Amino acid sequence: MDTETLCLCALSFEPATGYDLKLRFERVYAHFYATGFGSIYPALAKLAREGLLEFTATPGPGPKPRKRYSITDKGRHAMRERLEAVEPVHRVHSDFLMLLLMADHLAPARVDTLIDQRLEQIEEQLAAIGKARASSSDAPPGVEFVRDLGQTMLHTAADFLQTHRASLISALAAGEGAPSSRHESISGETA
Amino acid sequence: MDTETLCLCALSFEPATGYDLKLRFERVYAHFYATGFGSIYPALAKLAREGLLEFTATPGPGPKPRKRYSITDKGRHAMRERLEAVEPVHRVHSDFLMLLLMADHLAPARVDTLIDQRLEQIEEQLAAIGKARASSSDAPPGVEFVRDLGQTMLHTAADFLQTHRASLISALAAGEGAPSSRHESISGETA
DNA sequence: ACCTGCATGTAATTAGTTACATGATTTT
DNA sequence: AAAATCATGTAACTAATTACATGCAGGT
Repeated sequence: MDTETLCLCALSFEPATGYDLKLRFERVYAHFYATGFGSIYPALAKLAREGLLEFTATPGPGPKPRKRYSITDKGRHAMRERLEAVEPVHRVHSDFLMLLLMADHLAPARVDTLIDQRLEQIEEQLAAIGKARASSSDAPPGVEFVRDLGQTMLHTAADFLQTHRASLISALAAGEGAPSSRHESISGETA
Repeated sequence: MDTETLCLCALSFEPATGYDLKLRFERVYAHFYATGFGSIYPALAKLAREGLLEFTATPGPGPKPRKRYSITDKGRHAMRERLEAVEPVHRVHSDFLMLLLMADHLAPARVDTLIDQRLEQIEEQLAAIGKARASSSDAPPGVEFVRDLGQTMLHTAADFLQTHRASLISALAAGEGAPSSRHESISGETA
């Protein structure tokens, strides 16, 4: 799904500035989508040019005016048309898991840190979902469904990591310097 | 993580052709990574030029020779160096979940199909993990960890979808034509 | 005084995806 | 006889990421 359609979707809930949208993406939708300023601003400008969005400009901080975008009827229609054509791809792109897959080649201490960091991210995303639920208690069924699914998935991941991390680390320690190509630090303290 | 590092990682397990690698990516690693021919072939060629990979060419089908790549010692070293610098980003990029989020604006029948399709994909990925486990029963701890985590996550997702799909569909049906901007087909049979 | 949050946008870089071109062997 | 699998590679296109440029208000 391109950033344009994403912006239409996000704005179909309520009006927002480009900045707001980015926060929403990284806070509320973070567990299944990510997008940055560099994609959002051009998308909003183009959608406004085409009449799918309208905005009210107020003097903002900095030299450029602050623009609050809202979706138009034309925009809502276009959004539905676009959504009809979207294929439901779902892909996970995880350097975290790739690193764990290669855990043999990493220092066990790093593996430990990696898991800690991931657990922190999961906690943040769970907190964001909790906050979102609290602030809009009667959300549309789709939104509630995705929130609940996200919460379940994040919980499961955290559980798994906490339950199995110890056995991973000890298996790694047991295998040190053993068969095939186990981890040997680049600075070579294996001797 | 760029395609080059990814190829080094995959080849650290066993030698393969570019074609093999693509299959491995879309079958074994599909639940957390994806990559196509257009990225793999140039990456392999560059890595071979730099001496991180070596290959044996045999006459293959088609005009170009078949090349079986294996990682060199230099390549293993480079891989570890690169892995040390990799940040453990983990992001889900899901048009599927975005579509469910917007379920209000979709025909309930489509939502149903969407869930069916996703369940099928999950089954395929679970089957791939099962197969991979069967073929290499004594895999390194990292590989087993990631396989188990993947299996757990996929199972949880499938469970959730099966358990909650009915209530989503009925909530959607109940809301038809009701408050705010619920789904109205583009061809407008709402009248 | 300095840092964080709010707020917008452009330009350059980087990387991924898709389409194209070729063709033998095996399965349906 | 057609389709799928095996197998490699290039070129064009599309899109995301990152860096840059600007600057006020409020908190520490």
